[in-house]
Formats: sequence, structure tokens, C-alpha cells
Amino acid sequence: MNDNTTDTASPDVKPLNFLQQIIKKDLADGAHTQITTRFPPEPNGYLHIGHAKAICLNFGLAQEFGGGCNLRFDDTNPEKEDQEYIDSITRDVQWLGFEWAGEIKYASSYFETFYQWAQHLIETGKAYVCHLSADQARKYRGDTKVAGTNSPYRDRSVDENLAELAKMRAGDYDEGACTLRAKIDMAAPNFNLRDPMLYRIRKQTHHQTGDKWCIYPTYDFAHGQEDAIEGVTHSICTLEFADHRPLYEWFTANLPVPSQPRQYEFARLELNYTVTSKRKLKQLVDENLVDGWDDPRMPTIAGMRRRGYSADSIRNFCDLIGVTKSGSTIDVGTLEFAVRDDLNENAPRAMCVLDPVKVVIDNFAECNTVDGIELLSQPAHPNREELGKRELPFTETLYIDRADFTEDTTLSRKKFKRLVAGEYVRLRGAYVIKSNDIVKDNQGNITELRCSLVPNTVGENPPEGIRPRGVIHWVSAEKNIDCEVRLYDRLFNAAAPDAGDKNFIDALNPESLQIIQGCKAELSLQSAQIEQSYQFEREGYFCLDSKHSCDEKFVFNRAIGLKDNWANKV
RNA sequence: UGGAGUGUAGCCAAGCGGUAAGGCAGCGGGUUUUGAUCCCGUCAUGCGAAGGUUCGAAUCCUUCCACUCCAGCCA
Repeated sequence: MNDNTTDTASPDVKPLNFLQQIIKKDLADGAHTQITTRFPPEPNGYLHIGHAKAICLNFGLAQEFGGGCNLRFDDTNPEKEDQEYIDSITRDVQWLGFEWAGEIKYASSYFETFYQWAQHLIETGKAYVCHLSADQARKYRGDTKVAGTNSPYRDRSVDENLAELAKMRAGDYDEGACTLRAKIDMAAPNFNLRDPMLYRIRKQTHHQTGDKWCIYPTYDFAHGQEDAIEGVTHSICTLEFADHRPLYEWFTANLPVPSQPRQYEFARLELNYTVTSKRKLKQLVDENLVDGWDDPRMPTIAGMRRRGYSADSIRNFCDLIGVTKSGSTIDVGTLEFAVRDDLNENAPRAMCVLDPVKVVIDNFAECNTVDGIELLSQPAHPNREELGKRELPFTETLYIDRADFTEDTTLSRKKFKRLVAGEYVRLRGAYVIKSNDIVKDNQGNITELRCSLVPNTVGENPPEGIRPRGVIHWVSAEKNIDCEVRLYDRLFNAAAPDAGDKNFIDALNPESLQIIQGCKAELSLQSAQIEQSYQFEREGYFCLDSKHSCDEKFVFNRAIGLKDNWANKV
């Protein structure tokens, strides 16, 4: 029997992923008494679903094993970074429901220490200032077959290197004139060890440090040290950094760092029909192909939030897909499942008619009305009584969806479970009605359906012999709210929009957004709040759009439709 | 072809020498005042391939194959 589950006695427990196994062992061995992880985004774009996986992993591991997780901005390249991204990232992590340990951390707050460590490396003969141009440096680096060549600047004296580094810091050199490099091994099979750059000159104002610095550490010269300074025990990153691990370890071994973090790599999340690359997402935003970083079609956390995906569903999704080292592409269907699963459980129900056609109840007088209205009551959720009830005003004129009526009387009961001319249908939470007459305009369009209700069928079965074909949703034509509904489809038509040398822009789905005006929603939605999702029965899950909704105008986004097992079968 | 990594069902993923968990998708059926939910059933004689070791191999060994990443003064 192995011990890779939290409780081997129970068959229902999730098996531990490889990182959980490592941490569990480290804790058991006494290698650590407490663990610390970190989520280290560069503030150069908005967070997306891929980051959500990393966030859930790092914060989740800390939570599970009683440690802490830092939120640290890896802000070593002012060229691409911006305060706007820091704000959005902070907001997104919070919204996902995670709490970082202590204050927010910044790599830039360690710059002075990094500089001293650079001097330390020079003093121990392990770094030098190199005046090779970027072009020359590339040639000196060699390739897979030929070893690199030592830079002619490699053997400068300690004093000269110190002086040159000081001049770099002082701004005496132009951008690109020189770099500080580690002196490791130009023949190393791993390119990262062929005297990697440690500092480069960037005469740019930094969003945190202003103009204090004109030299900035590279990722390699910063990341491991940041982890060490913060006491990170398990530094978890994606697969492409595996080749950097020897360098990561070289720095923590050759510098007087306060702790020895370990790096572990996992496979980043890939989703089909989706692009997860900050560069590409930024391009969609910059070229106005979407409505900003938080466009509901974007796989960004802000976009999914605005669309109506709950934080819970995103966390559940990350839980569902697992953590491994094998590169994989998850089917978006799995994400959609997680969204539906959560929303089905938690979203109150409501009714909204997207394509209204008027229904007049000829025998409305048979209702129990007060001022022309019969107030019906419906639970907010079919199997969660604690969510309360809502009131539905039933009036003489109603709206149903055009698609829920047909004049074709040949359709079988199995094939069409809605209203057919001359037949019966149940109005959800209300009466069974019968279609009597059809009123059309001179173009032949249906303008009105004259129907009659079957008395005493609210919450009761109709008398013997009356068999409604199904249940359809409806809204009072007199008491409702007018609204705009936005339906979203996948942003890309291709499963792998950026595969090979394809231009992902070409794969954009021109029908990814459909705006419908003149929809009629039930009155209770008057009090709908931003961030509150509803299931519009028989339609899907909707929430108010945080950007376009206002007091005068209701705009609902459809997060996702209801699962439809029937559409494919007919 | 130098280095690093990965191959278990359509998509994920357990498995750690004792005879292929689970989820998503699919398929079949039942319940239902949402064509939803829910419930039941079904879905790998097979673990990239071929050899070998063993009473026994997805697990160990050998060889091979496929795919991903790396030659930024990006992260």
C-alpha cells in the first residue's frame, strides 16, 4: 500500500499531485517545518486562466500545508510594465479568493541588495562587465553543435570590473553598450550557463523606483535571490524554466543568500479554442478587436469575471485539471462544465424572453386578480428552498419566445415540447394555456397569439385529457423590464488558433458577440446586482454587465448556455 | 543533430512490481412544471513501439519512435 493519498482508507480522496507529494515528504523529513510559496507575475499584462492555475497551485499548496504564499511583482523590466497591471493583478488575485502573506512584495525593492551581490560576484571572480554588443554576444555564444567563445572582456581585473559596474550604474554608458555577465562556462551544453547576462542598461523610468536605476537585473539574476530573501521554500514555475534551474541554483550557491529555495516546474495550462499569451491578448486589446482586457470573451480573469464566471468555478476548474509535468491542452468544455456546475448550484432562477412574441389570454377573467394582476410565487431555486421565493405578475398579455411556438402541427411530442397551434403548453410556474388563434401582419409575421388558460392549473395538473407538450418560460407584457442581452460564443473558431505559423487573428470568430435588444426580463430582476448570476430558465446563466449596464439600461451577459443534449440529436 | 522534459481512452489524470482509480466529453436508460439539474448503466485484454528481466511489468533494464522547450541585454 502506498501513501500518496491524504487518507488511503477512503477511496474517494483525491490522489496527491507530484508537488503535494514533494512537500509532504519535505515536511515529514524535517527538511522544512513550514513552507512558503509565491506567485510572481510580471506586471506587463492582465492575468488569464493560465495564471489562475498558477495562483490556485501556489496559494492552494500554502493553504493546504499551513504555510504562506507571497504575491510578488517580478518587476525587473520597466520597458513593458505598468502600474495599471499591478492594480489589475492585485484585484484579480483577491477576487479569486486568495490572501497573500504580509505585504505585497516587489523585486524592485531588492535592487540595492542585488547590486551588492553583483559586486560580490565580481569580487569572487565570478562576474565581469562585458562590452560585446548584443549581436556579437550572440555569435560568441555558439550553438547546439559548437561551444561558445570566451568574451575578450572575460578576464578583466576585479577592480576594473567594479569600476565598470559603477559606471554602468552611474549612467555613463548608453543602453546596450555593456552588460554584467556571470563567468560560468561558455562550453556548457545548457545555453543558460554560457556566461548569462546579469544586468543590462535601460534608461527608463520604473513604475516603482522612478529614475533611481538605469541598470536592471535580468530574470535569472533576480528570481532565485528574490525567493531566497523571502524565505520561499518551494519556488514553482512552468516547464520552460527547467533549463534555468542550474543557473537558479548557481546563484543561490554562490551568493550570501539567507535561504536555499528549490525550484520545481509544472506544465502550464493550455486551453483549446483559446489564446493564452499576454502578448497576443494585448494585441487584441491594442487593436480594438475586443472591448478591453476585461472583454467577456477574453480568457483573462477580469474578462471571465465580467462575463459571469464565478471565482469558485475557476478554482474548481483548476482543481479538476490536475498538476503534472506533461504538456497538455485542456478542452474548454471542461472549463464550461466547471462554470455550469457552480452556477447551477448557486444561481437564482429567473425568466427572460429574448425574442418576444405577444400572447393574449382571452379568458383572463378566470384568474384571481387584483388590479388586473395575479401574483404568482416561484422559488428562486428549484432545490434550494433557503434561497427564498420571487413573485411573478401574471397578466392578460404576456410574452413568450418566438422559438417556443410553431404552427407546424405535424411535429411529434418528442420533437417539439413547446407550444403548437391548437395545443397545450405549461407556462413555467403558472397556468397551462392553449393556443387558439394566430394574429399576423400583412407580411405574414405573427404579431400576437390568442390563447386561453386552463383554470386551476397553477401548481396543479390539468384535468384528464389535457396534455401540455412541455414547459416554456414567459414574462408579463405589462410588468417587466426591458433589457439588452449579449450572447457570447468562443472568440476563436480554430481549436489551436496560434498553431504552427498561423496568425491567430485569422482564427477570430466573427460571431463571437451577438447583441440582442428588446428582451423582456421578469420584474424581480429589477434588483439585480453586478456580480450576481442568474439562471434565465431554459436559456443559460446571465449577469449584469459591469461596464455597459447602468440605471437606465439593463445589459445582461450570458456567461454560458444550459447544456443542450437535445440539439445534437435532432 | 547539443541540452532539458513528456508519452496511460476523444480531452485531462491516478498508478510508484501483484493483474488499468476518477473527472470531462460521448453513448443508453430513469426522474423532472427548465429539452437543465439529479440518478443509474456503459465507455483501455490496454499503458508511444519492440525486445528483455520476473511466477507476475504501465511500473525495472535495453534499444527505438513521437512531441514540447532552450542559442533575448524578455519573463
